[in-house]
Order: sequence, then structure tokens, then C-alpha cells
Amino acid sequence: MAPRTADTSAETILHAASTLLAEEGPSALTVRRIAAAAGGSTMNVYSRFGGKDGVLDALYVEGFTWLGDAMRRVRTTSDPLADLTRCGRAYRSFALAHPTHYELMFDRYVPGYEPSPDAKAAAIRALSMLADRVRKAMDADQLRHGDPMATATVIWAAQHGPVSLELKSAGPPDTNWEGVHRVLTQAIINGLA
Amino acid sequence: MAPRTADTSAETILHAASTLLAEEGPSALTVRRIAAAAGGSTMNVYSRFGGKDGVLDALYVEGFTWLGDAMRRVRTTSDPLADLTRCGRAYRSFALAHPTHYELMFDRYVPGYEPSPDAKAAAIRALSMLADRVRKAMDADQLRHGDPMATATVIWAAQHGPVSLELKSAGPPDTNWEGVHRVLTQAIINGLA
DNA sequence: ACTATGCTATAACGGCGTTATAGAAGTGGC
DNA sequence: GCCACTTCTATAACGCCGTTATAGCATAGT
Repeated sequence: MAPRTADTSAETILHAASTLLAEEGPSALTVRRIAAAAGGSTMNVYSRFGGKDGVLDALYVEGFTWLGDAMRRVRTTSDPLADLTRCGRAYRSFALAHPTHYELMFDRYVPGYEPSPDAKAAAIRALSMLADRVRKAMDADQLRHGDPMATATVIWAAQHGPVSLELKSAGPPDTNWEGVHRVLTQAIINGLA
Repeated sequence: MAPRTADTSAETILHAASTLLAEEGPSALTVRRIAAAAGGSTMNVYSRFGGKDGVLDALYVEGFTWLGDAMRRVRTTSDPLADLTRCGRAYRSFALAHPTHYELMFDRYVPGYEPSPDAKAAAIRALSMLADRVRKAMDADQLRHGDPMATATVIWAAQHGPVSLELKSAGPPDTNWEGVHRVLTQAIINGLA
């Protein structure tokens, strides 16, 4: 049974790393711990992912896949502007549900890590999902016309600001971050209309 | 001449660390390199700053001091709303001029580092400088009345979003970040008026 | 002059990412 | 059946990190 040892496949390693990231945060993401959690040796990580950065890239893409899915799950109604507002709420929910993935994706929590071009492409793909909804709103004359990608970037930046600060609990300790996020999202959508 | 060795005072160490951070980025901030750049031994860093986190705290406070100074330098006119817009520009200029300090302050670039309560207090102090200007705008009936600190946090979040993304060159490579920042700042100030 | 104190530099410890090395399992030819 | 040969594995080593222990030396007090 089993080819030779326990099945330390790429999926097993990735799952172990993802769990480690979710449960103990980025500092638990060491090659030795990932390999031990997956039941294999450190070299296994190197042969399958080329090193720590390869695993981080996979987790990065995993995060953007989840974020893209969350955006996709937002229902599309006849009011594209309301849909965009709901996208904002979904964005914040994603960040609060997967804070460590969010930090890996958007704050450079892991020191030497820089996402590979492929990984960045996955990020842009998630952004274009937002751009699609922006385009819909433009077509419905609910948003000022222009480059949908550029407008989507503005909305994204308005999301990232409060969410990023909330996750690192910056600012006054009694800050109502849900309120900050709501006000900011509303202001930017009104401002672009 | 000289007490005993070269003057590896706290200021010398801090200056060496700050230069290292500015010129080579956070990854150059190792205790050994800081000590060598300051002309002393590693123990020097420990006796004067208690460890690496102590130095990071000092750099963190240094960054917020600079940011506070930049906010203070924005001229105060009879149009508080225009002053706030200028504060936004000053904020982005600061981030672009001191990107590595900004990342230390706002993105958790350095892995295990968490700012001490004192350091966080310095951050809140810089934020209340923005809150003062918000209060002025409220007194002039240019902004909706409310808690100035909360409103300042909203404005801050609107600044941090685009600036943070720009610094890590996220998003489409041809993004006009100055434009994103301008649109977002204008939208949030209009939205709060 | 001599002890005591405090600061210094060096060395060591455990852990990190990564690389080199050696061993075991599978494969093809004869 | 047996022997190279390839391939994947696990272990150990290297140089770095933050931190701590240790030993040396300059000053202060008497």
C-alpha cells in the first residue's frame, strides 16, 4: 500500500502550509514545520515547490482564488451599484475570515517574499472580476464612464485601506472599523457615480 | 580622547539603523549589521535598546515623528477642507520619500515585530494631528459634525489604501497611483462634507 | 593600591532557508 | 536472477539570524 512512504504530495504539503498559516500565522511557515506537518522531509518541499517561496506563492494564489470566489458569490441584481457595495462587504468579510492569508497577499508579512509574476497575475485576475462589475455599472450609467480597471483599482484601494488597518489594529483602540469601512465604501461609490 | 571606545551612543545606533532601513530595506535590519554600522558590538544594541524590537520601536516612532512633522508643515488657510486635501498629498509624499519607514509603520514588514504600547501611542498622536484639522473643518461647517478622531480615521484609511498598494506595486503595472490617490481623497472629503 | 562595579567584545545556542551528500526504491537490459 | 542506472528520499552541514552566557577590562570608591 502507498507507493513508498506517506503521500507527501504537493496537495498535502500545500494543505499543511495553509493550515499552519491559518492557525498560527505567517511566523509558523518554516520549511521544517511545513515538511513535518505534511509528514515528509524538508527536501520534499524543495523538490515539489522549489523552496519556501514556491509554497508562499501557492498560498498567495489560494488566497486570491478564495477572494475571487467570494466576489463571484455576491449576487448580481439589477442595481450594479448596490452589487458593488455588497462586494465591499464581501471583501471585508474575506479579510476577517482569513486574516493571515490577507496579510500574506497584501501586507508583506513574510520578509523576503515577493510574489512571482504568475502569482501577481492571479491577483490581477481577481481584480478584473471587480472591474467586470464596474463595467456593468458604467453600462447602466450608474458610474462615471472610464477605464473599468482603473476605477476598480480605486474601489480596491478604498477597501484595502480600512481593512488593512483593522487587521493590524492600528488607530484608536475603540475604532468602529465596520463603520469606517461602510462610510469609506459609500463615499467612494458616490464619488465615482 | 573619547571615553573608552568610539561613541556607540543610542543616537549613533539609531542613526545607523535608520540609514540601513532607508538604504537597504527592512531585511538589512539585523542586530549584527546595526551594531557593525554603529561601530560597536551586538551587546551594545541590547544594553541600549533591549534587543531588536527596541530599535524597531525607535524607528517606528521616528517615522511617525516625520509624518507628524509633514502634517504640521501643511499650511493652515481659511479653507480647512483644502488644507485636508493638502494633508493627503503630504501623506503620500511622506510615504514615497520614506517607503521603508512607511512599511515598518503600516505594513508588518518585519516578521515578529509588534509595536510597543508607547510606540502605538506615538502613532495615535500623529493621527490626532489630523483630527485637529478635521475639528477645524467641522467648526467651519465644512465637514459633517461628529467625533473628529473617528472622521480622521476614515480619512487616514482612505490615504493608506492607495499608498500601501502603490508601495508594494500591487495592481495593474500601468496604474496611475497619483490619480487613484487624488480621486479617493477627493471622494472621501466630499463624502464627509 | 585594591576591590567592586559596569560596560565591552567574544563565543555559544537553537532555529532559520538552503544545499550537499549518502542511501533506498524502482527500472531496463541481459 | 543480477547488475548498472536513475529517482526520490532523509540526514547532515553551512552560513545566517536573535538572543544569552561568559570572560576581560576600564573606571569609581575607599
